[in-house]
Amino acid sequence: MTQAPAAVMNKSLSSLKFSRTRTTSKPIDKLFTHKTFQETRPNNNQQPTPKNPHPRTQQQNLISLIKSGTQNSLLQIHAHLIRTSLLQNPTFSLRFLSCLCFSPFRDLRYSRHFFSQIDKPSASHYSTLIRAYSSSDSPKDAFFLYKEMTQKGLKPDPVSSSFVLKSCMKFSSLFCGLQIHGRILGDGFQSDSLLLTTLMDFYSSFASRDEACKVFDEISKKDTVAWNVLISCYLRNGRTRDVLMLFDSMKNEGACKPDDVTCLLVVQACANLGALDFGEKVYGYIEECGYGVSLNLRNSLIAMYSRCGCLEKAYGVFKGMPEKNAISWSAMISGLAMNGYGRDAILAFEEMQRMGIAPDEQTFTGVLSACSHCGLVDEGMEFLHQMSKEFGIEPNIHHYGCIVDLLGRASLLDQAYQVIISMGLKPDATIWRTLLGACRIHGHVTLGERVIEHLIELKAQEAGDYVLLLNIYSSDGKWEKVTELRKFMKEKGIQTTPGCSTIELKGVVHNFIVDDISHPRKHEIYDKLDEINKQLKIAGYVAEITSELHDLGAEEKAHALSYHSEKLALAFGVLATPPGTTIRVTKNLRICVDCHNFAKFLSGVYNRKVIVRDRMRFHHFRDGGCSCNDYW
DNA sequence: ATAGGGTTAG
Repeated sequence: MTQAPAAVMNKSLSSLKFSRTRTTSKPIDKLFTHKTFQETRPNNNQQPTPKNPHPRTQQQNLISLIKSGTQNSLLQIHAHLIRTSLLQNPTFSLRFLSCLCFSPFRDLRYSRHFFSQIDKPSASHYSTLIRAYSSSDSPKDAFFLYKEMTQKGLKPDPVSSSFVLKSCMKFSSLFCGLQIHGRILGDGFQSDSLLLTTLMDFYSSFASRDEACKVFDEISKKDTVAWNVLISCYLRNGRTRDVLMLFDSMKNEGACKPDDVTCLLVVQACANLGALDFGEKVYGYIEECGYGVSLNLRNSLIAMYSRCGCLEKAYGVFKGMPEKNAISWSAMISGLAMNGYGRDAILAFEEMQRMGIAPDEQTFTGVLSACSHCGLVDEGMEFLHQMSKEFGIEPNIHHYGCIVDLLGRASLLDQAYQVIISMGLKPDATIWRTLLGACRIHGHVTLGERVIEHLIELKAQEAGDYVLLLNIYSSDGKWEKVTELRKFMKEKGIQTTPGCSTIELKGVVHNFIVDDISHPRKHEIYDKLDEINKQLKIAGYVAEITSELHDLGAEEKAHALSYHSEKLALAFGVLATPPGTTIRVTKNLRICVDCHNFAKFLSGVYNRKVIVRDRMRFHHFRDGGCSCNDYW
């Protein structure tokens, strides 16, 4: 937007003279007869002027003038409308209003000012202004206008209702949206499928999945977009598995053919689940339908493969793209980072710059996480400075989170604490938790306790945080503290999440918890695990007993560790898959050091690629080694 | 007399 007309309008409107316009001094009434009028025309004497334009022609000319209106000519027209009382003509005022609201130089304050001069604004006037406000930075005003018009007894059209709903999502007021839902029913729009689709999206953005589903059921003609909104609702609200089911039912029941957006959502669901097989199936469908040209879709495929630990395939998609944007590069960089290829991630970042693609916030999140996963402290700090100095991107909480992780892993705990204190942003629970994780790694009791205090202050302490503190105490041998904390947790009823490992075989997901005896092949699995343990010990594996949180003797500790869910899943993998195939295990929490070592030895002794995806990232094991700096 | 609507990537 250039010069805001509002600035002009703040002066008394009546003081506005046509002569204010620099470029023309012709009387406005004459100018209106020129269809091709442009205020910048230096001299329009050559233009033939009709002698006595018919009033009707004059009005038509005025309309086309408004249509092609520029900032200055609109000011003139406004003054003209006031003088001739045309402003109270519903047609003209509406034309003029929508021109003010949607022209490239729109100014909402000016529009509002103009609106206030209309004696009896119609529903259309309101709709126009509502629409303008809904995409502005004061969406709340859209809602107020909506209320105002309904109070005046004007009936909003379905389109404005839909815009107001969007506004409510913007300023996140469930309450306001509910009122609109009521109005929609009262206005008899309950069968407008586009409006209902917006309503679904509204409920979905407030995590009201049930309500969204109810609205979906009420849509008589459900088209693909309605399905997509439903799927996006399930995805947003964490019902990821159901997304896959919905995709299948769309495809099989044939009611609605999944389009590129559907595929995009489902690919994201697969990425969240780590459901590689399903993801590949969707990829096949994408190719079959020719959606593969979509940039969005390919970008999400890169992320999906990365998050399933298939870096080669992620790279394959990336390489095959004729056009790559910042998102493609960021996805690839993050993919490399989360799979332990930090150096390559940085190389990719450099290559991206050579290609002239400007990095953005999320690119730097990927780059910094690459540094933290590979322990590149100096590089990471350098990138942090570079991003604001050279790229003008101010670090956000995620960037600082990576830095805290980076310093914390490198045992620079006090420095990490200082970063949080002095970063100039309000620390969130996640960043404290990151530091707590670092305290756990380095057994830093006093700082760990301080961090818990911060979390409690934020009222954000979770069971996992206390478990980390338990870890910190036990690794330091502070058993009386461990007992005390356990008692405290019991009193407060703090439930810890049980560790769970899953392995997917032929599309079936097998779950394991510690000491699990629920699997139908439990005997074979335990036998196999004992055999593996023997073999690994020969190769030099020693149980890392600091991973055990109970005050036990060394031998008992080793025993307590030996049936962790990861190990059961790995043993089942060795048992149930042909030699040489890759074993993929997903763990809901962080893998412990001992299981990490176990997987590493297993990859060498049994000649298997092992990929463990835990809450933090991927651990790739191969030939008795790990692609990343070992545990961290 | 008249503009105008819903889903989507790192």
